[in-house]
Amino acid sequence: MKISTRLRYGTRLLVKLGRNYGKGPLFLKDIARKECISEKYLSQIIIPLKNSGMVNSFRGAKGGYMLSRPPELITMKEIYNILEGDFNIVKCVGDPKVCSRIAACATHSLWIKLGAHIETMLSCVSLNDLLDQRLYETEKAIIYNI
Amino acid sequence: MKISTRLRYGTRLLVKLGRNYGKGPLFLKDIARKECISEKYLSQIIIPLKNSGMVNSFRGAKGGYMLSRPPELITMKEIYNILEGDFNIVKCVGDPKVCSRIAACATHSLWIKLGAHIETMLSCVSLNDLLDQRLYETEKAIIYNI
DNA sequence: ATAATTACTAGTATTTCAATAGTATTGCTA
DNA sequence: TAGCAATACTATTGAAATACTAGTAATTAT
Repeated sequence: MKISTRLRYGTRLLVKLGRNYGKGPLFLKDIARKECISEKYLSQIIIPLKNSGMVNSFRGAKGGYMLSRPPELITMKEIYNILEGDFNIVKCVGDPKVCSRIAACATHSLWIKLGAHIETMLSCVSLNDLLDQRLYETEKAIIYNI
Repeated sequence: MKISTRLRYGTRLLVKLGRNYGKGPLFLKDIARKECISEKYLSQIIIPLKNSGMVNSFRGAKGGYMLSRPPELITMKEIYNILEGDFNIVKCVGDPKVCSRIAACATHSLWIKLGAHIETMLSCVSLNDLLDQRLYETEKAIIYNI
């Protein structure tokens, strides 16, 4: 289980926008240069972020991108949903047709639970938690039933 | 984030062995047929399980495979470690050399924590929990600090 | 001996991911 | 209004990982 560069790059991009929140839009070119990420690649990654409404864009000269709302109102779960999709870590969870053995499958519910687990964890982390880099020091407690 | 067929098939294989624990070895051929998985592919997957000591093998006619210890002493974390590797969901966690920006990276600690999270969850699930398919009904509570 | 099983090595096919390339569109500014 | 600088869109390529197949060797009960 690895997370994609798409999500990693996208998150770093949003951190940049988050740190500039309230100060106007940033050029993708500048973000790409500072983060050492291909601008072309970033320009693909930001499209779904824009389409979801999380990011506003301005075209033309003096254009750029900015968050549409404060970073404390953006969760990692949302970002994950936009860039990685749902939390079905196996295909048969989202689409029962791919497997005819689900009812008899002893492992099926485990994968459902693990996906839900990841989802819960990420929904407790906001973009703001990343900005101030105090994630290590926070003491949010989460209780799960597995 | 998806889990590999390797882990999925391997887990189903171990469930079969777990249900037969104490009753002698099973042939891979039979498991493959009942689970509708390529025997050749399964024979590759079982090698690391055997090498780790989790599974005992018997060669020749009337050979087969069996668990080396009761299924309640085998955790999903262990199985994951054998079939998927460690819980570094990004490369830079396991190998800091791949990225020179770790100190400045706002997202790095998030990925570390998410990996640790998955690890904790899976270490609370035993193979036995899968066998009796009562996973949904269990009420184990886990407390995390994120 | 023979048949049935695991053990090992190599190779291929498919899919996914990451990145590149090029063009079109938009809008500020001089 | 010309020109430049930015985003928007579409297509394609390259590389790597994953999933699977093939064939042969070694082992052991009967």
